Amino acid sequence: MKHDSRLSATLHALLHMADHGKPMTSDQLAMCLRTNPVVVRRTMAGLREAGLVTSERGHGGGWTLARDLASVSLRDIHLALGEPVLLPLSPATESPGCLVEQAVNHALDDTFREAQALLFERFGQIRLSDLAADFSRRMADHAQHAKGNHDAA
Amino acid sequence: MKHDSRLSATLHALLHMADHGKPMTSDQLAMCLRTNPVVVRRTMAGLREAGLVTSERGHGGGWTLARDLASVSLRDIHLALGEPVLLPLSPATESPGCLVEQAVNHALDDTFREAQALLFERFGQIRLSDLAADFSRRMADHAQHAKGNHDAA
DNA sequence: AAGTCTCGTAACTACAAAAGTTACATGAAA
DNA sequence: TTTCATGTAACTTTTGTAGTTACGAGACTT
Repeated sequence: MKHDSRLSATLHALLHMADHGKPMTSDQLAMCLRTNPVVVRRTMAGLREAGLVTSERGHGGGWTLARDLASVSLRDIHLALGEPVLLPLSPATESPGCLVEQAVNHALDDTFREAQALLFERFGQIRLSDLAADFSRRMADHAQHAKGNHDAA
Repeated sequence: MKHDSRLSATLHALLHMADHGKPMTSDQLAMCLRTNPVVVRRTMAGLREAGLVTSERGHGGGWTLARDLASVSLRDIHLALGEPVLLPLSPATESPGCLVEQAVNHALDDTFREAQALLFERFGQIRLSDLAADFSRRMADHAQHAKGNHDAA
């Protein structure tokens, strides 16, 4: 199956928005994400409906984060995106009459339910503020290394 | 396509083969799986290369399970199928320069690695013999209920 | 009021992967 | 030699993400 980068792209966009201070236009976000402004609007539409961001038209308009970074988990975003398929390996028949197939489905369903529960739990634990903090650490490291290199040279 | 039912279909096919005693043709398997014989051959090709099944042409030919049910795990089959994508949610960029994107990728990579490890572990634990045993239980239950209904009527 | 900016959306294309289908070659058994 | 069954190539169908073009609808600026 082809890959789905909407969750990753959305997180990327939201963190940039949080850092920006004022509304970011779809064009600006599209530059950050190396994609198309229409794709940004399309993806953000779900987040707006979920109340995670607001959008304003006209001069000075764009996208603004509507909630505190600490109050939004990856689970919230996954939901707002319409719960894209996490596990594409699904049974051929949902409710088969064949007892062999029932046994197969039962084993796979159990496993996938467990994996999905794990993913949901992790998504629920990770908040945007965690990602922002990790970003800040990376920034500090980056600055440190740049300084070190500069001193050495 | 949204779903990938190859693992489920293959398990279904292998269990029928185990029960059948003699080689099963692609047509017979296609009937069981409600699909096309060419799809069966295509899917089984990987299992043959992995040594899990053998195929014979001509009269009395077909597909035969090459190994003991207890010696084959779902992990073996998943591998033989060419390791289809388990988790389609992937980062937009593999090795991004943007530190925000790095932080995002790090969080998601960790989570998906964990989920994938869980799936691999479960797949490794489940053997064809387990599914066959579950099938037998279902058969017994089924016969019991049929008998009960018959007695009641 | 005119002009410009920006979102909102429809419609279309591009691309990828699974699955279905047709056609035919290859080899084995009756 | 006929029939059966796999092996495979080639094409179509289906479904979903993503990219693109085009244009309408507000909102701010001058």
